[in-house]
Amino acid sequence: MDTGNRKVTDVTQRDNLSDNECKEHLAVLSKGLAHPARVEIICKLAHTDRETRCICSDIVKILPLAQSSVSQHLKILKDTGWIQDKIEGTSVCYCLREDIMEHFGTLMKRCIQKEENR
Amino acid sequence: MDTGNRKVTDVTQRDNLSDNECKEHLAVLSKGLAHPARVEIICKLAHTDRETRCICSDIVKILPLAQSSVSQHLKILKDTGWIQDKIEGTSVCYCLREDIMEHFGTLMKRCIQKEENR
DNA sequence: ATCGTATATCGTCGATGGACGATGAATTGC
DNA sequence: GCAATTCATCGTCCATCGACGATATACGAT
Repeated sequence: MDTGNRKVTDVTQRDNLSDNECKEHLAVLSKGLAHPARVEIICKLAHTDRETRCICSDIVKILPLAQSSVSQHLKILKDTGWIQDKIEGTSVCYCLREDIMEHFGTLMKRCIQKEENR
Repeated sequence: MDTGNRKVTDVTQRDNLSDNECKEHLAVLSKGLAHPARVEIICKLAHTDRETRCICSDIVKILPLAQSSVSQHLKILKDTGWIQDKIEGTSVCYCLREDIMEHFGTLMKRCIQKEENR
């Protein structure tokens, strides 16, 4: 049982994961969502299309947290594979990783979906 | 932002949640899944139909953890709304809460589903 | 009553999470 | 060059997690 803090950015959305990799990865993605502030951030990004820039300071505005705290949450979301960033001048533009929602759903299904016929 | 450790057992699967309640609840459920051992437990329970008893010691067997540690993980899963238990003689029988998977999916959709038309 | 089995809880310990303010680093504009 | 802006990182502090062994509790069997 790997309890460590592995970064899975390099694994996210890769196909052909073993059952154990799926479970580990699902745990990591869940950890990313395991704080209301991070849910809020993901929600915000999900409702921002890619043409509309969503920069860090926009996110700071909608959360009752210090800028450094928000930056930490963004780092966790990046490390757990939820988001990616792009530097634009003096700002950093965040967005959801492509297909991450579908990927999460797939992992849920593969790991946990009920199988009535057992 | 409520950072506390609220138990949501009483809220799980209730309808008519506000947006904020949804986000909080999604965070709590995600926290429940945020450990490989707990994903493993949920997986096991998902693959056990309700007629087949799944008692605590069955779960202890499939995890490389001490009995007390497993018991703690089960408590977390219960507190976060994933599972319920039933005492049967000297054993405790665990199973997924009814429709919890669908509930989780619904929360994900309500909180996070991409809306391309914004 | 006593014993054995199954499970939860307690106490401890080290690691991690999450908050903040302060500081550092990169870029823009003057 | 210098100031302002934007963001990340550092250091600190306290709370929580996650592991374990030890112990408590509840029950069934003898």
